[in-house]
Amino acid sequence: MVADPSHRVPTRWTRRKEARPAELLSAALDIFVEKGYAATRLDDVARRAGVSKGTLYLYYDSKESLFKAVIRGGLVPAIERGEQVVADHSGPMAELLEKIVFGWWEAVGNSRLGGIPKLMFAEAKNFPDLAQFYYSEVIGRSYALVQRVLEAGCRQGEFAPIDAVYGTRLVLAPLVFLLLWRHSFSGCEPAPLDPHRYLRLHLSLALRGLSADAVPAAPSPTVALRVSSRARVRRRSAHGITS
Amino acid sequence: MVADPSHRVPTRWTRRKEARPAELLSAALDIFVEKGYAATRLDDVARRAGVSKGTLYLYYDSKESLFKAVIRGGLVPAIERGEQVVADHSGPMAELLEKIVFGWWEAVGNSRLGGIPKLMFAEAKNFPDLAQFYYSEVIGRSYALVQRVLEAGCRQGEFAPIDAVYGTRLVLAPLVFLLLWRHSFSGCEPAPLDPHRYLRLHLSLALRGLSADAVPAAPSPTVALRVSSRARVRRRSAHGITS
DNA sequence: ACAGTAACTGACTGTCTGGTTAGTTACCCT
DNA sequence: AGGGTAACTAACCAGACAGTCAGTTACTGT
Repeated sequence: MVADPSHRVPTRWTRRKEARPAELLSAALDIFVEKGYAATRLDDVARRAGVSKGTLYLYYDSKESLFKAVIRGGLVPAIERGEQVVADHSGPMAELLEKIVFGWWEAVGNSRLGGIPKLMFAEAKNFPDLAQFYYSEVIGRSYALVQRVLEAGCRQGEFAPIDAVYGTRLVLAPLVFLLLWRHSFSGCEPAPLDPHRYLRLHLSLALRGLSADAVPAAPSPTVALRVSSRARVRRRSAHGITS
Repeated sequence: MVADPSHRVPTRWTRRKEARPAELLSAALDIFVEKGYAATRLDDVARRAGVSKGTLYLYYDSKESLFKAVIRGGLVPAIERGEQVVADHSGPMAELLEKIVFGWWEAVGNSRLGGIPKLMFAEAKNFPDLAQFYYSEVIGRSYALVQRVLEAGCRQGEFAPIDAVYGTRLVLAPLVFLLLWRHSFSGCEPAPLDPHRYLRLHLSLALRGLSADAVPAAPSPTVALRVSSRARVRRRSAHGITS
């Protein structure tokens, strides 16, 4: 009920050697994100892709190789685009940092891929091979990317001297947290977290913390907000996902 | 081989109605933290406690009720102690914040309990009842606790005016992240993360971001470090952690 | 000393799922 | 048009695990 053999109705199934891998990856991403790695049943993945489990095994050796293919086809390219952004940038590092954060949000955080990090944190200890793979393919590269930005900022006097390794983790921790939150407890809280507001406040606090020179007292959002009401943000903002 | 029936060797087992619940909880905490909720086998919990699975069911109705008992007996009391610390405090809010962070680290982060949050993030979506329970018993109370501190700081002019709800999340995100990291990828990275160093940097950056008045340029570690090994950590005034 | 009882055991059930494979069927090629 | 083959299916293992319960055994009270 997903596959579309383009008007080839009367037959029981259709040969589609080319299209299957991508369809399987897409289905796998959905189910992995929804259920987690261990709890994902390959039967469900196959069914969502409109094939039988046997077919899945025609294209991927095992659950693990299927999962790795999902990472390679989804997160890794996103990181490569991020690396390109850093390479192409000229101007203040604070600006680059904003570009990275919001770009990440559009490409990863707010997409289906955003569920992967939670999954990895959840299962890393039970599947050390996957953890190692993910660490070298995704985490390591992401950290290196941001770390270079911080170091450049320090070097050219824009940021105060700081431990770049730990600083990188502290800059990224709230991003990771946002992802984890949205894929775990977001349904439990009465007023949903507004990601843009959260990210803006994080950037303004962090840049104030990092900056070399003293800055105006109040943490100033980078963009003018229409709402200043402090606690209990009531504004429901019925926008679900896309901004 | 764990239970110690105190010199009652010759017999196959001993009645110990009083001691069992606590022993089971302790064993359950170990296994839950090690494997996660879904992957925990009650047989393993029972074996670690030195009893059979049937005995476990004598004391706890189900896997879920066992887990809830672990939370109630471990995290909830820790939060209550935190609430006491806040109630008893007098002095600057920055100081109270430090007290909370490092106290949390000793009581939760660096103890066996530190594995629970990762587990909850991991399984929240698959076990909505547990998530709701955890949200109201643990997360909600923790947030409220820190939020009150931020609000007090703002009210008395120590902190710049800020959205306390989002600020609370941003202050706590790196703590949660630290916990998740240590229970997931910590084994993957070559140089292990030093928690104290990490927490100190977080506090100094965050307090600089929050403070009402401009502060000296470099983020200053609260305590003198013996090593500045990494990139040029600028360190100035070494004022003590607690007053 | 011994009967009553409550703590405890361990084998059993039903269900679930990763992975396998024998068999079926759509498509291609001549 | 019909044989060959590769894509696909479906039924099938084997192992695992939450929860149950009939039976066993340590302790207690008299």
